[in-house]
Amino acid sequence: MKIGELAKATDTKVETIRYYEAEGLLPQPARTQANYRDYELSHLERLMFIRRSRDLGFTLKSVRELLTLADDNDDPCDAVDEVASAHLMAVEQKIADLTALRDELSLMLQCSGDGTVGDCRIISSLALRSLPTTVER
Amino acid sequence: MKIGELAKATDTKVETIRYYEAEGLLPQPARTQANYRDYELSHLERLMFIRRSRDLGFTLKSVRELLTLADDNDDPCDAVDEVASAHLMAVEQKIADLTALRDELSLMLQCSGDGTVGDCRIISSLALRSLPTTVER
DNA sequence: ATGCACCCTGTAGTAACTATAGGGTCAAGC
DNA sequence: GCTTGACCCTATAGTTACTACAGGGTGCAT
Repeated sequence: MKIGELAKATDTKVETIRYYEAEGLLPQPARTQANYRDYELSHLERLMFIRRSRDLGFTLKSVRELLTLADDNDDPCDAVDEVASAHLMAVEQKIADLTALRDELSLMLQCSGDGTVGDCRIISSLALRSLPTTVER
Repeated sequence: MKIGELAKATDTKVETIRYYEAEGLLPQPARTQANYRDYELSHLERLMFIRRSRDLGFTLKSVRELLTLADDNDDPCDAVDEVASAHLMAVEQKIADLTALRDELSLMLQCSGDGTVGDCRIISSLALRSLPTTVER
């Protein structure tokens, strides 16, 4: 299997695959006479694992950990659980942060009038460290 | 006002301030005889604007736009509104994405048993492109 | 034999900082 | 008068996870 085919099969860019190889996430495949990379099924599986983990927002560092853990088939599952839980918690934190941010932004936008920048509420909101809590006047 | 004081006043690292200057976001201040940066109140205000915008998740590119718009006091506020609305929409999209992701992650974690990696559900979830929708067996 | 799609390596660019190296300045204390 | 420590300076490289060239080789079809 050539790199282009692998790329298509996993919805990954060719450059990204080479990047994963350089980073040691994907083992070096055999080469054809023309020095083309020649992938096996195992590469496909491993790349799918990587892509799925990335889609779920795991960092490459975490993916590396998960791959190492996955390779050691007899280890207890706890370590895997830990990586995944930590990530879940981080995602939940990010959602909370973004939600707070969204509320602030929409509050800021509510106040927006139809005047000029001179008395634009958005600009003045940004200039201050605290937002107007209500629309005055 | 020296750079360290400005940094403290705005809760910004010294290096970041120099970075903003290099990027043209913060105008070059006067220099003392010792070649130290010497800031005015206007710098403090501008930096606060930048930091607040960054805290709200605006990219530096957007901050640049907002600053340009804010400087042109007579322009209509519409352009500002547009930048802010676009950002709000992006934030909302990100929240939606992360929420979907969180659901998938917590589903994955629910299935986690107490076995070894060999039959770890998290690992197998990651290996497949689709998740088990229910805990079988 | 020529065009085109594909493959190769190596390097630089992206966003928004952060960190480090290697050096200068200033005020206080001995 | 000299040293110590906190601060300042510039310039460069590192971070994350790719992406985009540049410059060249390969394989197949017409």
